[in-house]
Amino acid sequence: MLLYNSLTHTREEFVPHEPGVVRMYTCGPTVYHYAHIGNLRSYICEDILEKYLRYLGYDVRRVMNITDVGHLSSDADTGEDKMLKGARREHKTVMEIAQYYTDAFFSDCAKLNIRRPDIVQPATGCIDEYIQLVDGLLKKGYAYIADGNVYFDTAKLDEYYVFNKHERENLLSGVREGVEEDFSKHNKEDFVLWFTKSKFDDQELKWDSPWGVGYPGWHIECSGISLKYLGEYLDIHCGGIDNAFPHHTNEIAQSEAYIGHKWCNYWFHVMHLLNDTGKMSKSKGEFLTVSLLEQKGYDPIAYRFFCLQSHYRRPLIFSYANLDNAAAAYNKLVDRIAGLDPAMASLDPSKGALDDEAAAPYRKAFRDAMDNDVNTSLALTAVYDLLKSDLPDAAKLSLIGEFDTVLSLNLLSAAETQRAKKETVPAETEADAEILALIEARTVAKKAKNYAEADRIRNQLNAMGIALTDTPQGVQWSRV
RNA sequence: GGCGCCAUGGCCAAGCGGUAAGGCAAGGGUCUGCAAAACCCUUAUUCCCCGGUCCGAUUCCGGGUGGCGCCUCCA
Repeated sequence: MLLYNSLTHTREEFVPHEPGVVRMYTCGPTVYHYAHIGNLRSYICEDILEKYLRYLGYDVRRVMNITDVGHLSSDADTGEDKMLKGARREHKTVMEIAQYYTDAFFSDCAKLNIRRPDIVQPATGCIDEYIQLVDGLLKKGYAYIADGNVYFDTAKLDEYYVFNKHERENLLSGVREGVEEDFSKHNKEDFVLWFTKSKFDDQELKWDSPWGVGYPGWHIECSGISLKYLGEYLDIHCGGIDNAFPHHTNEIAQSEAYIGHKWCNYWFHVMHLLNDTGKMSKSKGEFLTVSLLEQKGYDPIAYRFFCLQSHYRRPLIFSYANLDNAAAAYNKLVDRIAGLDPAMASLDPSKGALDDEAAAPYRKAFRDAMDNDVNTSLALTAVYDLLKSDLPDAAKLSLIGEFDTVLSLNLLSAAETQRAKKETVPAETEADAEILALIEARTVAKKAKNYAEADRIRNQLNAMGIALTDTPQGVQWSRV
């Protein structure tokens, strides 16, 4: 398959280091608050990539870190630790906050059908690994100690700016508010590997190290965790595009300096979700969470569908109008699937329901779309084309089920629910007897062309939570 | 200031040199007392602008314009 690689700025044929195995690393969340749906867009796109690789038969080993320490809101010994800030806000300990928001994160992921990575590692669990890394970098001459902190020496690298062609003199310090320059650094682009000196005396989490009591810099955790679980050869590293610089750039610098060779071949960066203020963030505009969408009556999967309609390398503009559009499209799609012959729905696809030869063109369309740099928009079109085809319903259902192992839109189960809703004949109860009597009364009124009365009864039933549908076979009713 | 990404109908969006997919919405129709649902039909001579290459460019090149991102919190 072709994958766009941020390192080369081109689409390349994906070839893992070890045939049949994909080692994949994802920068996980900083668990100081809820994730917003922009954060989750990245994880949805990465989830699709992972599942498609599995669909192709790869043994995917995916690792994600959980940042529960040392993520300062700015560099250079200024700013605050986000975790500590969150803890103070909620009068809890840092570890309580971390646990709470880690759980919340995976709960949101579950609602969006994002598979939990094989290994999820909180950053605080690998301090020894970071120390070993920093120690190795010092011994190899890639790091230095200044004013109590250990820094990575970017001047030792042949190439530091691997993603973009930055020139040192053109980079501005302190572009962002609240960021002050750290004059202990030898070079402007050097970064901290280990802190022992911090302006915050109330730093809660500290560990002993050869350089004094302190805590790790914010880039070292991803290198440490990735190297620990996935070894020296990584195939795909994922993350939001904003992480390319400096986070991923620094990861590459420290990892490759430490292991002494090329580390990761493919860098998969997801573009941002935008709203009317630009990039979605926790501090600007409405703080959109999965729970908020649910409160507003949206199925989280409709949001997943919304993301899949677009391409991961395109900025996506969020608005409620656009989400409504996606939700309507998703519901219509599910209804169409629910309309397929229900007698065939229960057929086991493995028992000859699928004619492989007839299915081949549709399967090819789906794969071609996904092979083309994970073009989910086209993959969705492949589903629509399949639905329009003259394949037997059983084959359609079987293929949709197959595609949905990647798309994860609950296509089959949601359709089944829809179908069940329409077909369930409620058991007779006293309440039902009353309803049936009203329906009968309306039918009588209709026959007498007394439409005012018929509509009055329909409204009455609506108020009771009963929806009526006139069909050529008679009146159907269901609970709303 | 530097670097990078992007620009297609009302909205989302495909398109990777051969003459504009698909979805949503909208309009019309069939059906219906009216609804709802379903089905059928319609909706970009044109792809931000200006040059260039080519028999031919939405697709390649150059230059603009606009949007977004990064330049030590961010997915």
